[in-house]
Amino acid sequence: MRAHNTALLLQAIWCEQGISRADLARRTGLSRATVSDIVGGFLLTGAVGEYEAAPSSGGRPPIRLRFENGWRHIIGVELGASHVSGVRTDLRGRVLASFQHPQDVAGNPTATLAAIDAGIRGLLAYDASVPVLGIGLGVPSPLPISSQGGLAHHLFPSWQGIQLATHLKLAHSVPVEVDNDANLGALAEHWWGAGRGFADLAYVKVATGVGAGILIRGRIYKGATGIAGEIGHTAIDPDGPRCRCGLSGCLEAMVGTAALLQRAREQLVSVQPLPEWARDELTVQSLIAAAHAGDATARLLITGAGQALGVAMANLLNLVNPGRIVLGGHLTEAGAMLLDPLRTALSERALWSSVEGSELVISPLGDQAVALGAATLLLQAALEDPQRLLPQQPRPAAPLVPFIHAGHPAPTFERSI
Amino acid sequence: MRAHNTALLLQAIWCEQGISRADLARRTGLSRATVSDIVGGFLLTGAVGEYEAAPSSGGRPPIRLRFENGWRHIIGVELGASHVSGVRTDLRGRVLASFQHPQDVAGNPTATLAAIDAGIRGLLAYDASVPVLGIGLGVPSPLPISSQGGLAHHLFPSWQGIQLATHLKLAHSVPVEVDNDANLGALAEHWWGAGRGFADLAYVKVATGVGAGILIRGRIYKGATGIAGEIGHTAIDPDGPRCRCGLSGCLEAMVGTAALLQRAREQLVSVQPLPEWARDELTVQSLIAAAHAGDATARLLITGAGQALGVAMANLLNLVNPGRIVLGGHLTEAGAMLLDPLRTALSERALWSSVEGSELVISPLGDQAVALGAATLLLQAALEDPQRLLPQQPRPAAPLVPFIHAGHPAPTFERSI
DNA sequence: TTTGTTTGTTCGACCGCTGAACCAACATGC
DNA sequence: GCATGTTGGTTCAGCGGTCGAACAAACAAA
Repeated sequence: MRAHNTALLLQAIWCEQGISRADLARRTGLSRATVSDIVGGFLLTGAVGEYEAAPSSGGRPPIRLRFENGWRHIIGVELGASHVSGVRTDLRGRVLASFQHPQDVAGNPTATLAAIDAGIRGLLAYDASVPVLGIGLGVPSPLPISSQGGLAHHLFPSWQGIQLATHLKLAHSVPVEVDNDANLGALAEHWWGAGRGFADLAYVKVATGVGAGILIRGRIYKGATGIAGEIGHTAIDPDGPRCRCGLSGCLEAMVGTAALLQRAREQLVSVQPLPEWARDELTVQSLIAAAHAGDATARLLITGAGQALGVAMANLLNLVNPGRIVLGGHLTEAGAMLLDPLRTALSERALWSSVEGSELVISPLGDQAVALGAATLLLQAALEDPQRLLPQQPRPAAPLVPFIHAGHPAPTFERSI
Repeated sequence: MRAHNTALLLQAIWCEQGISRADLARRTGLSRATVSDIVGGFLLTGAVGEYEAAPSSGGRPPIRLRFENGWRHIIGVELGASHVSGVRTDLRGRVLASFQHPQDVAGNPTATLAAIDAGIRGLLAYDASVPVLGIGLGVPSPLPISSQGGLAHHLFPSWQGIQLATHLKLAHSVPVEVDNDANLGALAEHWWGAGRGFADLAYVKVATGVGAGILIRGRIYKGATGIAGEIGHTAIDPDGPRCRCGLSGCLEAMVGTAALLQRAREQLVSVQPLPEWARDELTVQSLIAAAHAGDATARLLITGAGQALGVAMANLLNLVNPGRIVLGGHLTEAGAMLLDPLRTALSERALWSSVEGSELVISPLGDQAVALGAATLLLQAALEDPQRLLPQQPRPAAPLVPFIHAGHPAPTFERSI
């Protein structure tokens, strides 16, 4: 009960910067006495401070309480297909420091781990005076419950047996949380980006892999076995190219980075002379630049990708009905060239009431979304369980024994407290 | 706090028929004193009774507590496309009485309402000595939040302006809950059928309409605008027949009852002589019977439907990753003839890890699933908020004012208490 | 200066849970 | 039959936590 009210007040202070005790009491339904008591604890720890008084509305001026955003920091790390990056943020998702490092992730686990550790050490050293709440990590792989936190075998064969979370926890002595990159993108957009205010939302990341992160009631939804949101393997064209997952005509095999560049190369074979943009190594960025410059081949590839994405997202809209879909990944830099055919395909394939109730926007967080979401994982946990944030008193071990349904195999009740 | 513990104990007693106070204390983590106190209240109301003592395990024999399943009853009503039906159940989902009545629902709202009211009156009269908790109603229409509980205009134009819930509440003076039929099917399967033990599950109903009900963490998931689970409008064949929703090649336009029978008629035009089963009015049942009897045309239609369903369900698996998919509606009576091509399509179109982690089963509840789920809606509410179940003491009005995010547009926190 | 309003704190009261003690009802061993 | 041990349920004092009321603080308005 005390724990619950403590979390409630901390969240309220976090949300409403500069709220007074009296307003807190009104908003939470608690009495002013209780609010004063609990807030007093916050002031002692330093997590919350007192502003100057706000203007009076006819009586004693209220003392504005301030969540101390810089009281703790958080580290978020993104493991990409070809890079590792990381950020150090304050408790309001503001990036204070960051690193980015190209890296052959799938091929060289040892070097990758070294790069991550070096990056984290750098972020830790950035400001040793502020403790770090923990490290969040986003990985470009589904994380089935059965895999115990390891990367998927078929995508990262050489990573077999490596326990990322355990490694980071031991190496840096702070709490560590790991999740899928698209899930973290969704979380980041919900807290800091285009998803604010939408409890049910989806984030679709189009990069080397194509995946969706689904937020339901403001929380990452993982599904029964932990792999929900695998939009990348929606069947778009049964006669399409073979996908690395073993199926054919998957969305990822048509709009993923590798597939897109492969298609570009195939199309360019018959083009003579080879356009200038295609003489260097092909990248999604160069493809987009060429399309913006008017190159017909590049344009067609991107509008085609938009169409394919639209077909897959129509299913997402119909089935999950998110309040908003946020689109991330480098391909989104194509802008309207991608979005227009996408929206057309959407409106042709999804129920109008679903399309109407939803919005499709491009991620404002860009390529920091995943790392930011990784950090947010720890912020969310800390605000829901202030014990994580406030100075550690030894918690009484919860004596709760989980239900065992000996009799009627009963439905699931959510058990709070 | 007291309310929470009361609900916790009531749920535990409901789940574990015949549990003792001491076991309750161990299972819930509460003290035996508190358990005795709260259980005492249950005994006074009559919601819980005491069995004979159970065999001793060396000490004083425990008194087994029994949830009184027959203490209150619930009424669940299904509004179908061409019928209305209803059940009266006890608090363990056992059907005590039922009615079924053919009815042109879309065409004649007045007669339909009269039929529902008559059916409910019959169920109420079945046993006047046991109070009814309330009435649940399942409707064959999505219920967008914007529609305020009314049926969809484009499916039920003549129902415009009719407030079903309000009507039932006024007519029968009990609490009323309304939800989509597929959602209720999912709920029923979770509590009483093939979905027991699966917190994340989907129920797909193939009838006049085709819809999915999605349960997430044991609760009906409605999406941002209330229409999640619209699997019926997955695009299967862009060149396919036009659907009543305005799109083309929807699943519903290929495997819905009307579409299936229409296709049967088209195929039969070229068959001479007309097979015996096709001479009377076509129904899904007669089609299935013919297929089982070996008729090639009927067989092909059903396997085709299975394939189409498989394609759509592959998306469901990949995106939502339910622990189990339960299949309902009359078409399921085709059994393996439907399931085999469905499973084949699934394995060709869905990620293996998704298929592997999930099971596809046919609804054991059959055509009572929706009405049963409607009743379950009230049972679930009562077990989560025992105030609904126990004799009504005037509840103190909750003084909680909802958060208004005046400052930072913050993420959503779930607020319990 | 007076009056009224709003904020924040203090304090007694009360609600609800807990642990320990106690009684009740059995099994076991002699 | 009796003593002992064990387990179940109840009673009761104690305590953590919240609340309402009273009060002081700090302002605006008249």
